[in-house]
Parts: sequence; structure tokens; C-alpha cells
Amino acid sequence: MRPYGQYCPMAHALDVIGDRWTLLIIRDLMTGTKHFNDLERGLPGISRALLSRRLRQLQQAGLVEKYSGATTTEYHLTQAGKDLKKVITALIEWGAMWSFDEPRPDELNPTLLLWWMHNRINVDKLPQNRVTIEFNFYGAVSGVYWLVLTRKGASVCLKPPGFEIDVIVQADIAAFYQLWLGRISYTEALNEFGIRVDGLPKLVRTFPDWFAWSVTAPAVQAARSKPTTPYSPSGKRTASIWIGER
Amino acid sequence: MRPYGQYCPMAHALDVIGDRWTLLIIRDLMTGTKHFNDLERGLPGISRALLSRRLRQLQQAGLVEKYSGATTTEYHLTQAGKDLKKVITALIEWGAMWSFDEPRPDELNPTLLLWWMHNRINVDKLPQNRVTIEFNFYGAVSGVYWLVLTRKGASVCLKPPGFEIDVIVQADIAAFYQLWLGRISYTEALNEFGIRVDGLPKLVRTFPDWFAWSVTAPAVQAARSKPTTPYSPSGKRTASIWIGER
DNA sequence: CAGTATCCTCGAGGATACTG
DNA sequence: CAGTATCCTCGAGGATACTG
Repeated sequence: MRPYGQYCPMAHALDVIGDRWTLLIIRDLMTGTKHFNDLERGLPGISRALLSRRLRQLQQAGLVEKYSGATTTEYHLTQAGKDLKKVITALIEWGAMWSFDEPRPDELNPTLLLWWMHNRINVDKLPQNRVTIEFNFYGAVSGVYWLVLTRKGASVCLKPPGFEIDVIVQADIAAFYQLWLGRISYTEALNEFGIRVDGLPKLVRTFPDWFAWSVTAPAVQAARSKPTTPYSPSGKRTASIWIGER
Repeated sequence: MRPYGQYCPMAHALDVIGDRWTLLIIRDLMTGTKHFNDLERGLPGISRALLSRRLRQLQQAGLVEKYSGATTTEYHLTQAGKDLKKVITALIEWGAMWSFDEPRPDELNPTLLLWWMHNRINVDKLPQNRVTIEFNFYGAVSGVYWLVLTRKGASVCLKPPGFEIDVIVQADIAAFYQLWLGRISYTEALNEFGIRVDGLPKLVRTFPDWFAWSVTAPAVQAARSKPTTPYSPSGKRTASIWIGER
């Protein structure tokens, strides 16, 4: 994107972070993603070539540092990158308030949802032993997926992981998405949206604590309780035309 | 810009306001610009066709309302648009902190600077009678411009306005830009950057109060007093390469 | 003053194949 | 695992001319 060429702090900020994907990459780095392939997985639709280019631009701009080890490569935010927290928070709050309705079917991506979940595990709330969760999604998109959680790490499986299933979750994919993002509460999910969590009672009881849920959930919950009618992106509105004197 | 297709408040926010120019347009509307031609003047480089398109998109997204009167047309932010204030403030603060060095010569646009100034007049601090200010800019860009201020309004002139000159300002254009944006203080401007303001003592004394200065000045001043070394966009830095164990 | 219509360019980024 | 190289497409937006 060509710079605006304006000597103005906001125009300069947008020259650095205004490119497509850039802020989403920074948000992922801010929430702990470090590896190239993990960034790619969290940003469906970006090409590897473009991700690579954006990371290079962010390094040149001084927002990201690349650490190349013998076996792995890590990307970290610099202080300048971390300082974008306020911008990102403000964007999330605005989006939660004014541009966050029910999901459209094409926005429902079970693999991405599971990928998000595996990044937000409350390790100290997990049972001592490994738990294997099977997700049966139905609705706009359906499919079966697995999450294997241990205190050492979490992994997403697209095929049966071969372990005994400890917990089975059956959920409308749209409802589970909204639960993850804080648009509906866990209680509402069970009672009004038909989400079922089955397994040993002790596991079922602690299940919701295993996850830290989405970083955006607090903002989405806050927006929900505000009085203003949120803007609905589905209902196109025509321009208000006002004629006469003020 | 194609939507990201992610059910996530931040991605949705960027789908609405992530297009080039969009946030700059909203910032101008937020600081009081209402008319199409005034928006165009404040956004050098945008084409009228593109400005027209962006305003239409913003109306459809519910951030802007268009009021067509008999003789004039006005664009106003809706509540959704006004709620972007936190995003814009955060961007200005980040830009002031991390991406705001000395101006590049091609960023110095005297007409734009005068246009900004004429939008930020402290009407109640003006003398009773009309004042005409002549600006003699030199340095990277030079030229003579006039500002005519009355309690009824302000206007920028590119030719002598025909009134007697009350105040003459002589300034390096880069220095005056930095003064306007809060990067140097008025005292520094006079004592260290050679800016001269001449005229009747009473006028010269009150001159700095006639203007509200840039909206970004407080953020720029705050960034100046922070300890962190701001990122310098002029000095390209190579990626930090780190080898070995963590 | 406040735009629209039409044509055209060029560069962002996708697709594909390849590499240490 | 972490990318790069090459080719190609298509759409954002500029240029120009026009309008109520």
C-alpha cells in the first residue's frame, strides 16, 4: 500500500499497520503464536507467500523480531508491536459492539475454531491425565473433530487420535462458535442452544474451566449488555435523506 | 477489500473500516468536516471518485449519514462512527510514539497545513476585528500564503487577500509543521527554530492562542516525554538473528 | 458545489511448483 | 518445518471528461 504521504501520526501509523492482514498477524503474535506455520493456520485465506512478506515488512518496521534457532524459528513482537494492544482492544470492542451479529454460514470453520481452542487451554485446570474430547458438529457445517489435552500441550486431530474418548461434545457449529466468542453463556448454550457435553460427571462439570475461551469474549459480553441497538450488517440500510432546513 | 470471512469481532471491524482512506475520512468527520469538497481538501491524494465511493460504503455500513439540503450536502457520523474515537485515539498515540520522526520533504504541504489551521481556530480568543496573517514559508518547500480570521469564520488564501496584513509569520515549513503537531513547543519554535511572528505587540502576544493546534498535539507531546526510544522509520534495521538455545 | 461515467493501468496477491 | 521463485489474474483506484 502506497504511503499516505501526510505528516500526521495517524497516517504514519496506518502506513505501518494499515495493510491487509497486518493487524490480524499482530493480534496472533500478541496472543502467543510464534511459528510461521501456526500463524498460517490461524489466518485462513492468507497465502504463505503473503504471510512471509508481511512478516518481513513488520521486521523492517521494527514491530517484529525473528529468532532463528537451530531447529525452530520464532517471531516475537518488539515493544513497538506490543504497544499496539490498545489499538487492537479498541478494534475488538468496536467490532463486538457494532459489527457482530450471528455468524454467516461461510464463516463457520470447525478446524479454525478447534485451532483457537487448543491455543487457549487453562493448563492448571486440566485433569492430571490426558483427556480426549470428541466434537460432533452439526448445522451449517458438520463434522467430527478431536482435541487431545494434556498438561504438556494440546493438539487438534482431524482423524480419531486412537485414545479412548473421555468427553463427547455435540453442538450446532454456529452455537459453539458463539459460545466460544462470548456471545452466549455456557448455561444458555446448554439450555437454549442444545449443546450437549457427555462423559464422567467430574469431567463434564469441569469442562468449561479447561478453556480460557476467546480473548474477545469479555468485549463481546460487555457489548451484549449495552443499551444501544447494535448495527446489523445483514440489514442493509439506505442512506437517510433529509430535506429542508436544519 | 475482500472480507476476511472470520467470525471474530476484530476481523469484522477491519472488514468495515480496514479499507484505505476509510479511517482518515472518519477522523476528518469526527473533527467537524462535513462537506464533500472539504473532505477532499483535507485528504490530498484521494480522488473524488474514491472519496464518493468510500462515503457510500460508510453509509451502507451505518457509520455515516448523508443529509441533502436544498443548497448543501452534509455528512455526519452516526453513533457507530463516533464510537471509533477510541480506535482513532489509540492509532494517533501509537503513531506519535513509534512512527513520528522529523517530516520528510515530500510530506510538507503548506496548503494542507493552512487548511488544518483554518479548521482549528479558537474563535473566542481572536481579536474583535478581522486579522490577516501572512505566512512566509521557507526551507524544503517555500511560498507565501494568507489566513484571514474573523469571528465568523476563517479562510485560506493562496493569493493576497487584499486586506492589510496584521501579522507576518516567517518560518521553516518543517519547523512550523512540527509546531503545529506538538513536536516542538511555541517557545522552542521561536528560540531554537527561528520562527518569527511580527506585528502589533498585542497581536503577536496572543497569536498562539488563536489556534487550537492539531488534535494530535497532546499525544505527540506525551510521546516526546516518554523514556522509550521511539522507532525511527528512516533507519532501516535488519532482522535480529538469534542463534542457539533460549 | 457535489458529484458520476468510462476507460485504463499497475500492483497486490493467488496458484503452483520448488528448496534447505 | 519454514519458507522462496515465477507466473499470472483481477480488481482497486487513477485520469479524464462530463453533469445537475
